[in-house]
Amino acid sequence: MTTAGSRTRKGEQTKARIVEAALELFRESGYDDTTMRAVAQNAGVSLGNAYYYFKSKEHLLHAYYARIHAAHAEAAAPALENESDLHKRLLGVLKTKLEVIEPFHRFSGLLFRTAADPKSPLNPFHEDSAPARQEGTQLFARVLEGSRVKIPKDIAQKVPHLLWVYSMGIVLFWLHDDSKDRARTHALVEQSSELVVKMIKMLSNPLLRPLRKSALKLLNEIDV
Amino acid sequence: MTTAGSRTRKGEQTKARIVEAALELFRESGYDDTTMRAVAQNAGVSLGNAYYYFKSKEHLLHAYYARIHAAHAEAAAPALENESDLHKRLLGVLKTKLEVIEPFHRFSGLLFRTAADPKSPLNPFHEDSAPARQEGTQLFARVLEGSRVKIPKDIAQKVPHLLWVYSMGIVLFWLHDDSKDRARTHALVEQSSELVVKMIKMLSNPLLRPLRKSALKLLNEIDV
DNA sequence: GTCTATAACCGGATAGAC
DNA sequence: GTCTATCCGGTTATAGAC
Repeated sequence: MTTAGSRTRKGEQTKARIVEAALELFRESGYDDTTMRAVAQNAGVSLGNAYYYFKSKEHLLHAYYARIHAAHAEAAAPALENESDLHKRLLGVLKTKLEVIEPFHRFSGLLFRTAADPKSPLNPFHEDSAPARQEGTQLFARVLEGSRVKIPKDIAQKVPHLLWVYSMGIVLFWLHDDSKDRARTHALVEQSSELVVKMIKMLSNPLLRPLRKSALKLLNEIDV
Repeated sequence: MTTAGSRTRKGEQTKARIVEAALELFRESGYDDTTMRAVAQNAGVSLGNAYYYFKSKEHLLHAYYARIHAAHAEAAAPALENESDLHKRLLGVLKTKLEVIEPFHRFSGLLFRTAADPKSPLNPFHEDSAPARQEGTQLFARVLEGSRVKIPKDIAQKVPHLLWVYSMGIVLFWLHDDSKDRARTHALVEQSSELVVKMIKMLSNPLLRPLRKSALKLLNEIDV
């Protein structure tokens, strides 16, 4: 037990060293220009050893993802405390997201290029990304819970995940945004969040019931 | 002149041979499993020679892309003749799209990898794709025109482009869809198109005016 | 069973001779 | 325009150490 424990601990340390080395190199030179050999050397391990801990180079990017998410979760927390207005809550979360990811924009081409590849483990819809997806969804569940907006029962369960997908759309837009100070994305966030909140509040309106039912049927059929 | 002409002709022939070889191999084994060496051999040229004509493996895909585009424009036309129901028109266009792209599903990894890269000319939102984007938008403008649905003036101009973006979303979903016979995407198309048509028809409803105005403001601010 | 290293493979891409 | 030879880096096979 002690042996197994220390061994495991040692393994974790090695793994951590590799991640650190990778992140540093990514930050310095971007993804493409960072070789696995350099990562291994920087971490003081052999190339094969790096592959023992990480199935592929892309898997190292998950560490990156995880950091961004952790940083975001932390940065977003204040925006969720002592605030019950749904729009402000949502806006707070989205704005902090933009703040957190901004430093990575210059590498976005390299970093996120594969993110849309269905086979890439970086893809947020990929199986390997399930934890990240779930955490993101939970964050938006919190956004909703803290507000006092009522959502029809039939669709309530779907909304957090839909909000997460919406936020992924924002990020996609951001990737393409080269406007000064990312002005277009900020406009998108402000305007679209308002729109989204309006829609959520309308969800209970009887007039929209057929629309809601259609949407629900859609979501169920495509298994989202 | 004759010499230069024949030289050019020879070059074009070689280039064409390489493209044909590539497309055949892509069709057989998919993009990833097709090596440049195999393409070169299949075309009866050396590896280096293949690279003389195509800067990279990805560049070979442009040929493919062009084919898909032309095929859809042609295939969609019949669906728009003698039909005035908006839902049926929209559904027809989307279904033919799925039919046309189906054989290429195995390429999806690469297609989207490049298509999502903000810097890739294959990206549908990229500057270089303006013609394709415009054609797509026009196609959906025709879808609307041929129906007798009335759309509020303020937003009428935006709707065709929004429908095109919507269709890009469908394609994105399709890329990730590994269900049998692409059942999930077909469900998505059928359900979402119904939903979209419902929304379009509701656009004139006074209740939704504030929502419409918000949406309009959003579209103007992000310059879509 | 956990960990680490070395050597090799493979395929995209390039250099330079002809 | 075409080739051969080579580079380069992601990935894998495998042997052995703890």
